[in-house]
Amino acid sequence: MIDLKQLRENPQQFQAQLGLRGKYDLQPILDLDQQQRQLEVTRSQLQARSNEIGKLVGQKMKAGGKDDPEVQTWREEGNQVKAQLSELEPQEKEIKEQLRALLLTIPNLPSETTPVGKDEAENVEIKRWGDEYLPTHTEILPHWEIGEKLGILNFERSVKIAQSRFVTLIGAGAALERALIRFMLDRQTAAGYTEVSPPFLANTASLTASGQLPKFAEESFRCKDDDLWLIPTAEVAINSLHREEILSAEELPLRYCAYTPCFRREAGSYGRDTRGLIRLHQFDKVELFKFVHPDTSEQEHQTLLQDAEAILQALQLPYRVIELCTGDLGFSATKTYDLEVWLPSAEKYREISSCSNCREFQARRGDIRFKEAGKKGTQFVHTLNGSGLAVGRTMAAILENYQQPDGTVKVPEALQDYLGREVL
RNA sequence: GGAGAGGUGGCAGAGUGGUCGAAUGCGCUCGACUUGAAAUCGAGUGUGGCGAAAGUCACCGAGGGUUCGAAUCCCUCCCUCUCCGCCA
Repeated sequence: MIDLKQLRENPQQFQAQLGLRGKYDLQPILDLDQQQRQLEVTRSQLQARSNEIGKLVGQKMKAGGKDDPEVQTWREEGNQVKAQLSELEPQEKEIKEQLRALLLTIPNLPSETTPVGKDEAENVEIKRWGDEYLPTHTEILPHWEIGEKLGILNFERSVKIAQSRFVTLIGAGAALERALIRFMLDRQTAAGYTEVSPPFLANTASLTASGQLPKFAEESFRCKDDDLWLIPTAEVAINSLHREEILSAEELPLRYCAYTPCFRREAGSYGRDTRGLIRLHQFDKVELFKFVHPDTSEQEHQTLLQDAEAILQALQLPYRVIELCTGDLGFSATKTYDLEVWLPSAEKYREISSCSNCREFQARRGDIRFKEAGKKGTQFVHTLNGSGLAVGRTMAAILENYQQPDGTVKVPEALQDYLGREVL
């Protein structure tokens, strides 16, 4: 959530920065804010008088002046004040709710360093890695074909169990996934992240805090009877690990990694990536998440990116790093680097990790603050998240990049001990 | 699912209609004493809104009600804990 107080002070600047992302009108928010504050002044004056009357009556009663005519006068005034309040209070509440509802739909402001652009075509490539590991032969089957040939992926039968866009991993496929999860978690915990295994269902407040709700409700699976949603990413769960808490500055940064499945409805993506592991309703991911002091968040963003890259490097998978432009930024992010892995069958780089700094955006929505010893008041933490990595897409990349001319797939060296074999 | 108990400040725990944002203890901060520390003593110590400030308002799980006045009484909901049942 953007900072209402700052918006009030620099509306033009906010409007301009948001304009880099798309079309957003902040005027209704400013108007409601104005109204709300006017009502608040009047209301609190009335409440002050009401409190005063209460005290006066109390004093008189204690002094034994129960039947004092003054008491009767105060009671009448008290009733009048109450009548006025009962008109104002619902008005103010209504306006506050409208205001919050509007604020929740405004995305984060792009950072000062985010490249300006209108859509993904204007994202900026900042690095390529691993050209020497690009496959040299040209007869590479798409991962779903090789996977089905090897009997380790099954899409057809998954439709029986669930529907399309699900996969069942079989034999070495299932083992490969398990090996990847362990490998990633081992690496990330060694890099200083605390492993957590959170609930895979989260409530509305959690999805709202991370920015998933209210705008993207149609993207998540919902358990309607329970105010619970299947998490679309572990980010939702870990963000709420410290929701409504006041941390102490000394315990920052908090760095977490978590393996979870992720559930997405992929509404509106009909016809895109219909085959394979790229776009499923359920996929596994090892997520990195940090709660940090604002002073360190840029630096922590860089190291988060490196920690995600380290997995691709260890697996010797060619990738590139791009920085998203203002028009392609996710709702909660102020700055985002995507890692894209090479998929030879498509001759394309495909997103395998997205590393974002959300600054105070999620912390404000989730009321996650910290206190510095000796300093007055509290500040919002900065939150950062990134995949380290998406497991399904990593499997796809391995099945393609490690495919050999004889139709087998070599197991990346770093995984051989985890899997207990060298070839699939 | 059945029965019961309970939700108060960082924690523990009082408060059952009146000046209570809330006793007391612990913790924490500062100061005194001490060669240093412990112990002891003194002072301070929640969050948020509005306001330049003084200040003022709100918050005792959430929402509503009674009252001049609610942490305290009434209603609804949520959550936690204990026991029983069921179950991985």
